[in-house]
Amino acid sequence: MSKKQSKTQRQVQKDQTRKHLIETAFEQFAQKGLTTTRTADIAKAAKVSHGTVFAHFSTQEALLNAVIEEFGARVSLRLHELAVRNNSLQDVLAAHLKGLAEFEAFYTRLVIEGRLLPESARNAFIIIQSAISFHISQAAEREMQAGTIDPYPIHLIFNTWVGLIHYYLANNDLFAPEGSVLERYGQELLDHYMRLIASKV
Amino acid sequence: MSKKQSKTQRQVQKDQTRKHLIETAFEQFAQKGLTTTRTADIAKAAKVSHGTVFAHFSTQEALLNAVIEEFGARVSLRLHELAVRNNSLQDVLAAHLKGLAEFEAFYTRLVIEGRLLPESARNAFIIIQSAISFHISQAAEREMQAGTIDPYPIHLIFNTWVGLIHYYLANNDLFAPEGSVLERYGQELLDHYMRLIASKV
DNA sequence: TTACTCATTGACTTTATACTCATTATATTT
DNA sequence: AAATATAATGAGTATAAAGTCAATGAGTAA
Repeated sequence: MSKKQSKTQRQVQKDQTRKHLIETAFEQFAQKGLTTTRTADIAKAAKVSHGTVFAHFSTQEALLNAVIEEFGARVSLRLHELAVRNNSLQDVLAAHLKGLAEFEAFYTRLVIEGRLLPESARNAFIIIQSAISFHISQAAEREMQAGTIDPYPIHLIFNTWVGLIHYYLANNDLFAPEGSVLERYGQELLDHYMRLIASKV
Repeated sequence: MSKKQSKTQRQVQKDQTRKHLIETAFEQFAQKGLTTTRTADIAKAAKVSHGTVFAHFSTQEALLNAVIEEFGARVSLRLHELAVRNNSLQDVLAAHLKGLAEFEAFYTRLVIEGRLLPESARNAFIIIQSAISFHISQAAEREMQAGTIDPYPIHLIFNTWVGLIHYYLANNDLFAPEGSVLERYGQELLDHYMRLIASKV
């Protein structure tokens, strides 16, 4: 019944290869795109045979799902670290930007290609968004209660903000042809948005 | 030297087929997606042979470009009709929504897949955006001068608005699983946005 | 030490789809 | 009316990329 029994060298090796494939795929996806990266590219970059990819993931889609879930776990953890306390909305949004900036390349690919991914992958992305939404909504409600920002429907508060950020990310080739959109425009977008929703009283 | 010489039956026929292909492709793209619609699908829907597609367009990409340009011409014309006069920003944005609504399915595909298209197609899309931007920016500047909306950098005025609209379009499966996002949310988004930028004085 | 298990390999198979081209039928020209 | 040009056809070709599987060899258990 027990699974205890310390891992054999083989199990360790297999787990390692799997992790290595996810990590390599993550980098390749960020670099070349989620739908355009070929399984053979990933195998090559990971320095394993093409067949090994399919020994670990039954299909390309399964690999993509594993990578997105891994990403979701990382980004959620990071956002939680950055935004647990009862911070101001401005602080939470700043944390949002900071958290995304750490994974900007991959996140941008998700924004650009999200709607073209298999449903399972898209669902994983939506769940990540929900986690983000939760933090932002909470902070926004506190401030509306306090009167420091005007009362708006929460979903519009969130969607306007995310729409703005995604628009810049999705057009990163125009806004920041080389380098990071969030580094270049993050602060400006945050200031602008805070000014928009600031209390008019 | 002259090209005058009234068109022969053959030329008429060829022009017709070409137009018919563009029209059919436009519908198919709107329905099935720009990158996922196959040339064979278009041929079938247009009730011509697969070969005919390539008799009129040297490559798939050339057909896509022709369709986007046709779309650009139509939407620009329509926006011009709707927004030429010195209207308020609210009127211009309403015209923007109305113009887009008439082509919502295709426009949404452009938003969703824009970054995955060949450069020439993406450029055509960017040019359309510029035409839109022009109208909106003009109206916004007038109102900022008049003091009816607060002074913001023009590009942020435009990008926040378009980001919001694109966010709803890009997630139309969540916001309006069946039917039109713009019909369902257009007015709400417009009101929300106008309230955000309204003069705080 | 020997028999067995299994992670890895890479050549091969399969599938999808853009694109070609010899042929056909019809319009145009002489 | 005969000769020619060309729009349309659709079976065929080329290519790319996912996925398969028998062979290999190193780790594990007896």
